[in-house]
Amino acid sequence: MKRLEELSNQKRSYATGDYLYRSGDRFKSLHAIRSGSFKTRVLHEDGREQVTGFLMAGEIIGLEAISTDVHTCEALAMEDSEVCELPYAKLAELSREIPSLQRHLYKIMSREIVRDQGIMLLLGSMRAEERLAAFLLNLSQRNATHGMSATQLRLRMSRLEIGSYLGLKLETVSRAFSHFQDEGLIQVKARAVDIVALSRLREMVGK
Amino acid sequence: MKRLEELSNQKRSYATGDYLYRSGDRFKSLHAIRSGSFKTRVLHEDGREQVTGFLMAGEIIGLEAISTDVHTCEALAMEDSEVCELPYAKLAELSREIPSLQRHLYKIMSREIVRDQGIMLLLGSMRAEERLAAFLLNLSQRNATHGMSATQLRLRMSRLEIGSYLGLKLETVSRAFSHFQDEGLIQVKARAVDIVALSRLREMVGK
DNA sequence: GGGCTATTTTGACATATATCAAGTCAAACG
DNA sequence: CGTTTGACTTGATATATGTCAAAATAGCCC
Repeated sequence: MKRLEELSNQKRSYATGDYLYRSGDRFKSLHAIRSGSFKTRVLHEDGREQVTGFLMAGEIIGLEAISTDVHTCEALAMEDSEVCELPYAKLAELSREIPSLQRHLYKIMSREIVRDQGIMLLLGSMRAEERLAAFLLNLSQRNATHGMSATQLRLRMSRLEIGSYLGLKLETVSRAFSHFQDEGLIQVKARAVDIVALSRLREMVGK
Repeated sequence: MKRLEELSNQKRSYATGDYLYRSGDRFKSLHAIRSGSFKTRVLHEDGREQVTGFLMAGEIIGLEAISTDVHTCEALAMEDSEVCELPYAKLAELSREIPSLQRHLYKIMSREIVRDQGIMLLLGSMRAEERLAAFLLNLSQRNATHGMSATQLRLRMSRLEIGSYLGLKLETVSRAFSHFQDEGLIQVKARAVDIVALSRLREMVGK
C-alpha cells in the first residue's frame, strides 16, 4: 500500500462538469477517486448516450480502457472532486512484484464486471419503479459503506442522468419518485431523498 | 503460451444443457472454450433471469467470479462443447512471471467490461429492432473472426434466449425477425439467418 | 415416415412507458 | 427584490412492446 501511494504522486482536482477523460483519449492512467463523484457515459454516433456509472470516493475509474489503450467512454465530475492518478504501466509492473496488489487489481476488475451484469439485469428485466428502487438501495448501501447515512441521500445527479442510467425518461423517473413518496416509501425534496421504508424498498426488487 | 498450455491439463466436454458452473459455486478456474458455445445468465430471487452473454470458441468464461471467489452467474452449454480448465491460482501465479500473460489477462477483463457497457447502451437506449440488428451484427462479426461466414449465421439460441439477452419478449424478437425479412434485410429460416443487406443493418444501429 | 413436442410465427388487444405540453419551483443574477 | 434560467413535476395522449391465444413449423423419437 505504501508503495502504491508513492506511485500516485499526482493528485488532481476537477470542478463540476470537468472531464476526467473523453472517449477516444489515449489511456495512460487509472484514477482513484479521493473525494467527490464522477459519472461515466458511453456515446453513440447519433448522439444517444447511456450513463454507465456513478462513481464515488474510493472507487477506481478507467478500467474499460485497458483493453484497447483508448478510452471508450467518458468520465466527468458531478461535483468538485479530487483523484489520484495511477499510471497504468507502473501499476502493472508493481503488481508483478506485489502479489496482493495483483490479486486486488484482478478483483477490482472482476467486481466491475459483476456490477455491470447487475445493471444488465436491471435494464433487461425490471420495470421502471423496480429500477429506481434498486438504484436507491444501491446508493444507500454505498453511502453506508462510506460511513454516511443509509437513509438520507443527497443525489448528485439530475433526473435526466438517473433516467439515462436506468434506461428511462426523466419524466418517468420523476413520476416514480412522486409515487414512492405517495406510498410513504421515501421523502423527496428535489435531490434530497430520505428513505423511510428501506425494507419495503427491498421487497420491491425482490430481496 | 506454451507454459499456458501445460497449465491447462484438463480438457472437458459438456453436452447441450450441461452446466459449466452454477450461481453460488465456489470459483476455482476460468475456462477457455475450445469448441461449441455457452450462455451465461444471472438469476433473480423471484425467478427472473437475464442472459448476460453468449460465448463462443476462443472466449474466456468465468471472469465475474474472481471478485468474490464465488460464481454470481451460471453458465451452460448451448451445444456439445469442449473447454480447457485454467486453474485461477496457477494462472495468477504464472502471470507474475510472464508479463505478456499478465497484460493479456488485464486486457481480457477490460474487454469484458467494454462488452458489458455496450450491452448496457443497447438495453438502455435502443429500441427492439435496433437491438436485434446490433445482436446480429455482433454475431456476424464474431463469426467472421473465427473464419466463418459473416452473413450465414446458425443461431445456437432460441428466440426466448435472444429475448432475455436483449431485454425483449420472444414474440417481439420473432416479429423483428419477420419484419427484417419483409424489408429484405435478412433471410430467416428458424435458426438459420442469412444477412442480405449488412450495410443497411449497420445503418440501423447508427454506424 | 408418422406422430409428438417444443419452438416459432402471427393476430388481437392491453399496458407501461414515452412524448408533448404546461405549469411549478428554486437557485442564480442583475 | 424581480427576473431569468434550468430542473422538476404533473397531466393528457401516443406508441412500442407486452400479453394472451391460436396456428404453423420444425426437430425428434420410436
